[in-house]
Amino acid sequence: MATELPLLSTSVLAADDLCCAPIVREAMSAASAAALAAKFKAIGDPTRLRLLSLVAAHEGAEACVCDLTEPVALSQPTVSHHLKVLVDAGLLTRSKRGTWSFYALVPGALDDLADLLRTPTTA
Amino acid sequence: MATELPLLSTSVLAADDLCCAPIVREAMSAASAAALAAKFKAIGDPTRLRLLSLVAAHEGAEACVCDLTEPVALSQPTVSHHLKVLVDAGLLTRSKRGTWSFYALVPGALDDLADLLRTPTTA
DNA sequence: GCGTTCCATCGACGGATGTCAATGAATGGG
DNA sequence: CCCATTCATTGACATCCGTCGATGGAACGC
Repeated sequence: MATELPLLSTSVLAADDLCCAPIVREAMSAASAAALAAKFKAIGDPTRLRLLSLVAAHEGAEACVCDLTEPVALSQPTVSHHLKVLVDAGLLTRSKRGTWSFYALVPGALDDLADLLRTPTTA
Repeated sequence: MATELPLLSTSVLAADDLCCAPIVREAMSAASAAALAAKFKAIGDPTRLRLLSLVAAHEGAEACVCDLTEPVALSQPTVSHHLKVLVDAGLLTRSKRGTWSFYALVPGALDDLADLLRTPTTA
């Protein structure tokens, strides 16, 4: 066990380990826990949570690095780093257009996470 | 700004900062981002995610430390440490009965987090 | 071509974090 | 009264992580 998972690939959520295993239903396997925790860890940082929010709330539901640096009051390399983490976690997409890199939410990614958090039999 | 928040109190979710601010709706404030990120960071660890799941799936929806040490294959102090993190994050409750400490899910805590993750206008 | 803007990567540094062994407090049984 | 069980806390250690400055590449305008 403890097999290597494609933690950072976007196909993780499509894998059977994560698609249908609400946390509260039954004990998670170590593998699925690692995959899920990687995503929660990505949004477990104030800056990244804010970046996610800024991107989503931005006009056109996308934003470039230069739009985000000033709101979070951090250096450009730091913002780029956080955005990369979010992309690697499968929560953001990056598309280069000209000199700019535009980041946008991966449709459904956050909703998938939300579904896993929800308790089935609303206690 | 950067005012001190009661990050670890259970009343955080009842505060106006967190009760009605889906991440994707508008840009989060630094304060609410910090409060929310603290909770996600708590479940951003494979072991803690697993503990959460084990507690929830356990009979009676509660479990003591001795029930959890063996499944996660970690030392008792480490398990106690992780459980404390989850309690401090407002996700678990601890109730001592005799020699044992029983941990249980805080009702609605995970659902509240799920609601904040969900995108309002399901893109 | 040249300078400018935008951005990713690198290297480094300090602080946070996960883990353990050891210790001690509290409870309950013999 | 003493011992076993359960658990939290402490101290220590290695590693991870967030942040920055510096660097370099890529695209655009003049």
